[in-house]
Parts: sequence; C-alpha cells; structure tokens
Amino acid sequence: MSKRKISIEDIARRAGVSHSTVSRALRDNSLISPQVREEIKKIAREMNYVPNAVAQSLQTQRTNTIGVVVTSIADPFFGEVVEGIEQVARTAGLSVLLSASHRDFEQEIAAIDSFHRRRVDGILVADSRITKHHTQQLAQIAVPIVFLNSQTQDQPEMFHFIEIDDYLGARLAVEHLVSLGHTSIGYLGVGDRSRSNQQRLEGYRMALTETGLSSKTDWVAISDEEYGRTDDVAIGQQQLPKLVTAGVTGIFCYNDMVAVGALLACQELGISVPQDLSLVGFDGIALSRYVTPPLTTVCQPMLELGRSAMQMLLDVLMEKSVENLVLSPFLVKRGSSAGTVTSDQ
Amino acid sequence: MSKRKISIEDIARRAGVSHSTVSRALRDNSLISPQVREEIKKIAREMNYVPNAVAQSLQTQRTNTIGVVVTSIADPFFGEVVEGIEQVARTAGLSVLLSASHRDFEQEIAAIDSFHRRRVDGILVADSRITKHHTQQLAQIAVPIVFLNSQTQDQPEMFHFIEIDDYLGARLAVEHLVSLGHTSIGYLGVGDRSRSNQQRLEGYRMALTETGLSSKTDWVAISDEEYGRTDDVAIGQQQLPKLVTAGVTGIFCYNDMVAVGALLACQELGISVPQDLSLVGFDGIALSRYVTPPLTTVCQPMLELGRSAMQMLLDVLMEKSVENLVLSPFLVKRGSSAGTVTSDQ
DNA sequence: ATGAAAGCGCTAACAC
DNA sequence: GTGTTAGCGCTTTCAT
Repeated sequence: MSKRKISIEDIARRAGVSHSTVSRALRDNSLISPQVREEIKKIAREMNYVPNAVAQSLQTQRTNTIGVVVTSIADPFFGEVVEGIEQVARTAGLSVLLSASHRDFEQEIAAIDSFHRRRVDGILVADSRITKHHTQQLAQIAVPIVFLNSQTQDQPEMFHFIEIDDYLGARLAVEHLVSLGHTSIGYLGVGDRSRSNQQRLEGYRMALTETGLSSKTDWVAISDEEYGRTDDVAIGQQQLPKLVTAGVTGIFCYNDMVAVGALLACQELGISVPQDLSLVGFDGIALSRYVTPPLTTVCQPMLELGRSAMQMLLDVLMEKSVENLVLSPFLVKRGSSAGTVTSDQ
Repeated sequence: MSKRKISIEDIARRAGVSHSTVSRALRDNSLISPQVREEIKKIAREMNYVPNAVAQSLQTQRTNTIGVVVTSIADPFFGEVVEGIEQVARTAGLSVLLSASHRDFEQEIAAIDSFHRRRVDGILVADSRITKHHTQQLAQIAVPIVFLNSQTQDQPEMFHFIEIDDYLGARLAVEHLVSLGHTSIGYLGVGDRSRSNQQRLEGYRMALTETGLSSKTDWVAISDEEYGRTDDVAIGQQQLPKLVTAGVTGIFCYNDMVAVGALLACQELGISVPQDLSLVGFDGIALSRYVTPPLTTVCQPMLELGRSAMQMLLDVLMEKSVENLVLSPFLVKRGSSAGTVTSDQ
C-alpha cells in the first residue's frame, strides 16, 4: 500500500475544520454549506487526496468488489463471459477480482474462500464443480453467489444460477443435421464435464429419438478421463477416427474446440468436410468463424451470459427478487455442414 | 459485505482471553502457549471464523492485491498474458483485480485510479497509452507499476517495463520470407497502435534494407484510423487487395488476427496461400494453429510475458533491484509461407 | 451547518 | 505468556 497518503484529517487541519466536515463535504452531504464544501474539495484536489477505499469498506461493510471464478482465464469462452461481466460491473461501480479454478474442485473452493476473506459483495462462479455435499460450508458464507453453467448434477437450490439450455442446443444441432438428410449422426464428447456433456449427450439422444432415428452405441465417442486433462482439440483429433469407422455422416461435437480437432483429423485422413462428413460445434467462439470450412455451431450468447449473470448479482445485492435464468442457444449455419445427397459420389 | 460476521472479539469472549491473544494465536505468534493456541484455533473453526482481510489491510497497509489493466479481456492475447499473471500472483498469495481500457486513454487512467483508491500493492498495465504528459499525475500515485508492451512513444522512464522486441520480430518475419526467395515483401499494419505497429514497420524496413531489398510505398498498407475501431480481421480483409495489386508475393502482417483477415480475403479472391502468396503473422495465438493453412507467425511468449511481469512487480514489492526486460519473439514456420520458385506457374 | 466521539475488525507497542 | 491500549482512515450518530 506504499507510503502514507493524505487523509481527511490532513485536509481538515489545513481547512481549519473537523475531519467529519471534510468527510461530508467530499461526499456532497447536503448539510455542508456550499462554500466550505467547494473550499474543501479544492484543498483536497491540491493535496492530491485519494480516498482510502479500504477504510471506507471497513466502515460501510461494502467493498464494491465482486469475485469471479472461471476454469481458465485464457479460455476464449470465458474471455467473452468475463468481458460481459466486467462491463456491467464497472458501470455499477464495482471492481472485479478474477481467479482460475482449472476445473479443480479444491481450487474453486480456495478461490471462493479467498473472496470471502476479502469480503467481496458477491461472487460469480462459472462451470462450478460444487455439489450438495459442500453446500453446507458454502451456506455459511452468506455472500450472494450466482452460478454460471454450473457443472454439478445436484445444484444446491439455495443459490442463484444462470445457464444455457444444453438440451435445446443439442436438439438444434441434431435437427439441423437431420434436416440436411443425415441419418447416421454421432456425438463426440468429453469425459470430464459432467453436466453439460451429459445434457448435450442426452439432448442428442432425445432429438434422435423424436425424429424417429436411433443411435448406435459406437456413434457416441467420449474421451477417457485421462484425455480429459489434454486440451479439447486433441480430444477431437483422437476420437474422430472411431466415429468415421462407425459410419456416421454427421457429428455433433461437444464444443468448438473439439470440432476443430475433428476438422484437423479429417484433413489428415483426407476426409472432406462437409462433402464426406458434416460437423457441428458448440459455443460460437471467434475461432469457429475462421477455420476452413467455418464451423456450423450452436452459439451460446457468451457476452450476454456474463452480462446477465452480473445483472442478477446486482439485483440480489439490491435485494430485488431474482429469477434464475435459462438462456437459449441458437444455431449458426456455416460451411462445415451440408446435405448427404451428394451429386459427385 | 452481507451480515455481521464472527470477529476475533467473539472468539476471545468465548475462549475467555483477550482479542489480541486470539489475533496472535491465529497467526501462530510464537509467544502464545501451544495449548491455548490450539484451543483458540479450534474455537475459531467451530465458530466458522473467517478473518476480515479489509480490517487487516487497513492495519497492515497491504491489500495483497494487484490491479491489471488490459485493452480487452476477451482478446486471446491478453487472455494468455493474464493467465500467466494470475498464476504467479496466486502463488505469491496475491489476488488480481482486472479491468479493461479498450485502448482508450481515459479508461486506462480511470482504471489505474480506481486501483489506487483501493490501495492495491502494485499495478500491471498492458498496452498502455500513457505518455510523459501524464507522468506527473502518475508519479503521485506512488504505487509500483510495471508496463507490458507499452504503446506510448515516450516511455516515462521512472516506471518499470517489460516488452517484446518488435524490431527483432519484424526482422524474423522478413528474413524468413527473404530466405524463401521473396523479393517483393509487403507490410499490412493497423492505424491505432502507435508503438508496436510503428516498430514492426520500421523493423520491416530495416530488415529489407539490410538484405539489399527495397520497399515500394504501395507495399505498405496501414488501415485508416476509422478502421482502427473495427476488429483486426476486418482490417486484414480490407487492406489485402491493395497489396496484391501492388504485386507483393509475401506479406508480414501486424498480428495474427490481421493475417487471418488477409487469409479470408485470399480465399474470396481465389488467391492460394502459400502458393500465390505467403503470409506471416505475429503473436502466436492459439487460433493461428487452426486456420487453413496454419499461420507461419512470430510468436510472443505470452504466458511468460505475464509471468515475468508479475515476477518483476513482486521483486519491486520486495524491494529487490529490478531490471527492465525485453523478451525475444521467435518464428514458428507453418503452412502459410512457402518459396516463390513455383513449379506450376 | 459543524464538531465530538464512537466504532468498523484488526495488529502491534507497551505493560505486567 | 497475556492483557491493555492505541490507531489504521473512514462514516455516522448525537450534540450543539
């Protein structure tokens, strides 16, 4: 915190008033005569006074700070989300503390705990791994928490959450492929994201069933847990061959990075996308637009996810009533998917 | 800051000791008898005591928090950098406050000011727009600041900085193209990043001169300021045709996003990369690996940039002597560049 | 309209 | 070893 700074006492002394008068003047309290108020402000400016937010926080019991936990800061998905969060946080005069959980339960708790000690006004947790078992400890915290796309099966019902409709997303992807004429549609998923992966898989199965199609067991490829630690692109690359062997003509991928991996594998294997195989991603990260062919993908409104989550937290802080939110993803058709009725077969 | 929490007073009362004894016990002060210490810790645990970092900060004059300013949180480049920062910050027990400047001078100052009020222990600013004119105001701050890849021409010499060698980067790019046999090499830059863009352009010119080649004026395309607000991909797309018309066979692009834009434009114009035209990017963001063809690019060690910057700040805080750092970029050859001696011309 | 005094929760001299 | 006291810089009754 460096050298001693100017305090309201210093200003008070210089202005020949009490420190409480300074405090009031600086905060435009209506009871201070306009003249002294201006005089005090002038002196404060001259002395380069910078209010000490720490002292203010101790007194007011508000830090005007929120904590945000994401799995990885470098992940383009969370980049967008945090951008959205920060935008509305700043507008509301709140600063954001950022921490990474690396999809590790311990680190997630550690981050939340650190925020708790720092007395943040609220916490946002993306991709949480917290289950009901730990609800107890968290309940103590008494700090408003909003979960974004929580990955736990049993959402602690006492907290607020906002999430994207994975079932709907999966349905959009599958229906798109079906509408293109595909009948052998696979799913390429990841092993360690319990909830979203599971719901997308379920959604995929449901959509298939509803359209009168079925899914063979070998049309679903999920990476082993061991690969879970690898990056998603690698997962896509490793798993793609299986699905091709299984004979699918269209694949719904867990997310865009996985889809990119699949695309890379196709290039290596001489499989043309979308002529030989259609690929659909999930998320709609910037990257999806720039690969060749550009990815057809189920977009999550990432910026809005962040913005709305922050707005929910703001509402909680202002003690408004808050409804949990389920956001709808939307399909963006691009070059990686096409019909099966190939002319040049 | 929510409801009233347990304080050391509460624990003291319950343990039948004074609050300072509790304070000492909790912090393993050697003067407290082991038995009471454990007893107190036990009680603290039972009462779910969570130390109030705000009060600690007010007393110790340290917040164990640093502030980080980047131009955009969603930018993949800064994502990596911040990831690096957060890693070493957390290891050192520091939390990070994150804010975006959107390449706007006012917002940058506002962010720094906000950090100042919050009494952060140190500040990291990436892509700063601060010039000597404002050095005065900043000097008052008396908070250690480390600049990362400062974009101002006149670096305030009183602060620490770490940056990447743009001249060397440009040279690597140009020499690579030259070694491939190119003699008509262009530069595709952006209009609003004064320093890095200028140094890369200069480096490009120097490298050309050194290898005995020249550069025609229309071999350099810089987007207008107006496009500056658009995204880099759009800039690349818009500017590429000019350079092609000018007859270059190889282009050094300001960064990867610009290069991707150029690549997209090529695809539309039916220009094959690298057969008809070689492209070299800058940064080495993940995306560069996944476009087709993958980008040959001058990589900045992004994670290391963040880590080292944070380490520098840590050193400053521990009052070690600190040297400014200039990091070297390195070339990664991939598919977007190739020789000019085309066989099928 | 302004000042005096208490207190937010903690650490650290200084006593004993 | 442990308690007493002061104080970090601010906001906020309560007097006047």
